[in-house]
Amino acid sequence: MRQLNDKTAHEFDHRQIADAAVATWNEVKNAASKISEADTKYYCLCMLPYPSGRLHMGHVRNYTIGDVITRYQRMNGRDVLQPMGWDAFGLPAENAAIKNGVPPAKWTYDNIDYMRKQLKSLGFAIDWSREVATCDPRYYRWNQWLFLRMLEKGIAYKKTGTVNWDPVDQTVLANEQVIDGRGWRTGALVEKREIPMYYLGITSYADKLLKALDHLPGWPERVKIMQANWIGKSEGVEIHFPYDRQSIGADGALKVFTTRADTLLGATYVAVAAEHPLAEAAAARNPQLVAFIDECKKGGVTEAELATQEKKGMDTGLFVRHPLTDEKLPVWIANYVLMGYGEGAVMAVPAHDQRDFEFARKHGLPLKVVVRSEAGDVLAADAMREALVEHGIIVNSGVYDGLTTAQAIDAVANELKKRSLGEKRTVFRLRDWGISRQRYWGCPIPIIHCPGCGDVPVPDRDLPVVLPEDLAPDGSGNPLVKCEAFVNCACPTCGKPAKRETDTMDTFVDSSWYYMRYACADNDQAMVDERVNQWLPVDQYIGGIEHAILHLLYSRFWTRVMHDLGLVNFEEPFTNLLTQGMVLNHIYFRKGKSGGITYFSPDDVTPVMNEQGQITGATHKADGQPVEYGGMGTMSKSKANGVDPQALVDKYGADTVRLFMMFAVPPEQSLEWSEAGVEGAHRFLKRLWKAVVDHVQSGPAPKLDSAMLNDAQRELRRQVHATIAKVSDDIGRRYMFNTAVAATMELLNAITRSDDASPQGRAVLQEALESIALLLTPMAPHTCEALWQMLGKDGAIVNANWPKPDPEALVRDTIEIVVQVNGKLRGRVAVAADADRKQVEQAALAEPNVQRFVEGQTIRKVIVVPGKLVNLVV
RNA sequence: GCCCGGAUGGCGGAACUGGUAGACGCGCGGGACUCAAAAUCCCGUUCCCCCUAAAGGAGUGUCGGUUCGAUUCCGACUCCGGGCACCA
Repeated sequence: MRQLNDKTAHEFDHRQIADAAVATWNEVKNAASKISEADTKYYCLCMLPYPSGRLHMGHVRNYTIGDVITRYQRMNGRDVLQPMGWDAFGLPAENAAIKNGVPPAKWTYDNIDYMRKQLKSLGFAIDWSREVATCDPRYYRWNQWLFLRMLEKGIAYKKTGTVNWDPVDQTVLANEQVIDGRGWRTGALVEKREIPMYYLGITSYADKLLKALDHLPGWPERVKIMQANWIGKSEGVEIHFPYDRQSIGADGALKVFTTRADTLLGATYVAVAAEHPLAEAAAARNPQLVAFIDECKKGGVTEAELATQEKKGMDTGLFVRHPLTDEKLPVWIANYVLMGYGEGAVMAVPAHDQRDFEFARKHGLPLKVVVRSEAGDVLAADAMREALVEHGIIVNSGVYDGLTTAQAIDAVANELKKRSLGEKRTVFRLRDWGISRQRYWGCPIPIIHCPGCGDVPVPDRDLPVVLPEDLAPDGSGNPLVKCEAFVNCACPTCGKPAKRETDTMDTFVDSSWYYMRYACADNDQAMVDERVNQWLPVDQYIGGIEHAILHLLYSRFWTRVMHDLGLVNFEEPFTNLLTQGMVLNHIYFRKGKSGGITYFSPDDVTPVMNEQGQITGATHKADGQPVEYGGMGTMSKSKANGVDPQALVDKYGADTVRLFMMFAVPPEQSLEWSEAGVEGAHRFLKRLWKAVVDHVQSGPAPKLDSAMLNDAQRELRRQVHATIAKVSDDIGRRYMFNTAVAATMELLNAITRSDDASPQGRAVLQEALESIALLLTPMAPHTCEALWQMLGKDGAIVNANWPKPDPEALVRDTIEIVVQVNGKLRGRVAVAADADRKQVEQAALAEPNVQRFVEGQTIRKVIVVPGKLVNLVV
């Protein structure tokens, strides 16, 4: 054990305390993870950071939560694995390269080195021997290897997909790089473009991924609801509208999917996406349609943009036939119909679908009412102000009249099936996972394009396909395309010259299985080995709520694929999930003339407020010119609103920063960043330090004899053990670290108030101080290590056993009961802890203030909540 | 636009299963110590009424409901945050 020097023993010097603690932990190897018996393993995992440059407060929050749980579980006897790694591929490294000309690899590795140092300075018990960086070929070769397995199984496949195209930079843009429909650097109007891409068939796992949510009791309800809605299972009917041969000039049928087949007789037109084959066929004969289709291709591809854009449409002049009535229905092109969803076509029922209603009114298309609400009359189509969307009774539909919505769906589906013009189908909102990225800084997709053999998978023996690390992107396209040493290769099948695929993988691939690799990071022969089945599934996963859907769903999918390939023996990767709320800060920005956006740090602007004290804008400190206010948002490098914790760590020490973070707010809530309160956390540690110094100055405390205690000593001891019970529950079950800290603060307040120098008084105090040190070790491990030593204890506190409350110490003789009259608080009475209902009732009625309110009234009812309150209803 | 959350004193938050609203901390006010300041310690601190206290009244984003009793449950709404498939 490293001893503190004399000066430190009196003053709270966070640097010396930290140095001594770290030396002690290195001696006892506190962070090392080893497997002993299977039932004591505990895998505590935090989402790995993107190495953006410096830690921000969101990281500190995330990793402190993980470390608190890790240290708590260790003190409870578990063999804990807490690893760390780097989500090291991605767009910011390319942006930094464009800005500074530094290759993404160097920028990334420098950031990792700096951030690793920062994490170490915060005192997290991380097993660094397992560190993984996803940009390391020893890691990403296994992305490539599994991708090839998925190709073999047909889970990975190639098809076209839509991307944002910047016509000026001649490059594909990420959704984040499209602002108000324009490229962020060029300001050019972005276009949609169809290109070939590789996809992973997550939709074939949709049902399993949905059903398994019911067997994840350790996941937050809100995350499970979001995932279920995202997967979006819906039962409906696929309906075929035969082509009208006269106008289309070909046989065939237009397929649509609908959940409201009961309204089929109300369909008055059909709408197809701009990219639909029927649209293209019609455009071949009509230049106006060509122009309209081009118009539809403007703008970005996000669902939010598509859902809020102005609804536009144009008649193709083509017709299809109604499958039941053979009526001619016009085919329209509509920009709200998406090629990527379902069949890229919808049947339109303006009377019973709000979007169709608005579209029909705008373009003068007819309405047919075919449903009435159960209580109401049949509405007149001309008088309708909005669509009647709810289920009801079918009307104006011949043989289906009088049926309910549910009955009519069945009847229509049966009839369509009889005519071979459709049938019931289950569809999912979930789409297959497109993983191709036209970017440099990512994992190369292991495919070779041969003029003779086509797309040839890279043989396993040639893995990894190594990404050259010395390229620097310039903003126009992927530099890999121009890197001949990378592109040119021999076809593995025929040996003739061929070209490598230059697309790289989505970075969500990297983060879909990194947590398995920690268990076997040293294995260079296989993706995973038996150690993965020993450590996994992860017992506790901790990360931001922003990952509730994509990352967590992809990881669940990837795990199932590996399970089905026989690589792992579990199907779900994360048993318990804690979704941390975001750390928010103000966002300030300026829009450039061409549409680009520049963000400014809140430190560099002076906010302008209105009379209500709300921020409406700001001026830049350097140039005095106005800056726009963008509200509160997640701390991130790209929005320039991250706060580097380093200054606080330097000033107050890691323990103060950790303690403050845990005390400020419960983990699931979002946190609007403010430094107010850091001083308070620091003051608390100093007060605790002083209490221990004062106590040990009078020499060792005598042995505690609980039979010898007076009332005050018994009461303090009761509070000590009540605090142990509360903190254990708050950390171990509730994950309410803020109230755990508050409870130790209350205990310290009680200790400071009691001034008992008697032998048993000092014995109680010794027990109290030892307990506080143990209870605070997960949050403030450095300080508690020193306190432990000062209190004369052997060994490292981080390896000590978590305290258990003594049931005898918790016993109370009397309790306070609250008395209400008509639900309003009118008094309190003390009763014996074992008093029965009648005694409690009598004590309540005897209370003078209660009598004032009861006098002259009849008591109609008496409600007694044992141990809590009495309510007299008069 | 759609899906998921949230809103409690001057501020961060507590109240765990429908039972004392405001624990704990910050800030602020007053006092002690000091030549003085910092640090530290003590007292007070939801609002209204009131010299003060006791007692009382109001009060958990807004409006309405269920209940002996609602921050907690139900309905409608407002604002804020997260996600929307190429930010990670």
